[in-house]
Amino acid sequence: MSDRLDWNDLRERRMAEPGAAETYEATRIAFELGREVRHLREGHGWSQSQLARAAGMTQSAVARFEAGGTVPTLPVLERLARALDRRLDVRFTPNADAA
Amino acid sequence: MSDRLDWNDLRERRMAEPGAAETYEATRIAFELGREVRHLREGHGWSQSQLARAAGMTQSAVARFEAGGTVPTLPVLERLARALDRRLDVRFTPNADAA
DNA sequence: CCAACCCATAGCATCGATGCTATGGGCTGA
DNA sequence: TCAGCCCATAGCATCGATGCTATGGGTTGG
Repeated sequence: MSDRLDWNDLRERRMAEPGAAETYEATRIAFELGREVRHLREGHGWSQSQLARAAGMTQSAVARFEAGGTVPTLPVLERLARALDRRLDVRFTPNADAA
Repeated sequence: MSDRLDWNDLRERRMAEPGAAETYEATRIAFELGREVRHLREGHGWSQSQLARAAGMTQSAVARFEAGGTVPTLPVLERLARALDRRLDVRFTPNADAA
């Protein structure tokens, strides 16, 4: 697996920035969402292009998102969810204080 | 309650745009998140200014968000969650097809 | 070998969210 | 009445996500 994506660098750098605890979290969430979408997409047996079309975006956008290249916005997540026949769920859950 | 906020117009207009089914959803989510934050904030007995400080933003940003004036980004949601001692939870849930 | 598909990236334009400052109106208590 | 707090909004600068097009390398099947 190519570990040499620029976005990996970008992400790591972003997560290492001082006082970026929250951005860190958001970046991590983005990363995991990307993985999940990729998983779902492959589950559907779709290519990035196909998902892109279904979600009203381009293949490059899908690739960027799956790679965790950017922190996605809610509208984009919503469109992806629809395309993948899911429901986007965003909520504030009680903090289990799992420190 | 003042029903005459500009953002209410904005939001309604946004939700009425053609082919904006997804944006509609995102806008709705934003609206509900805003309400929830307001609820949580009041639960803490905080003013918008106090929450703003705790979340590293300004009172105007909090007001805008609570009013559903914009669709928030994940980093912002993350910061608010932290300030309110919650965990931000974003996921793709199976579609119950609750149509 | 070549065509055809896959995915990863780059570069750039644009749109929209956020940060900021500044008001303004409402309410309350001195 | 006025100071002091609340919240709602406006206006503007900036940053970052998205949309788009174009490659480029990898793989596979003809």
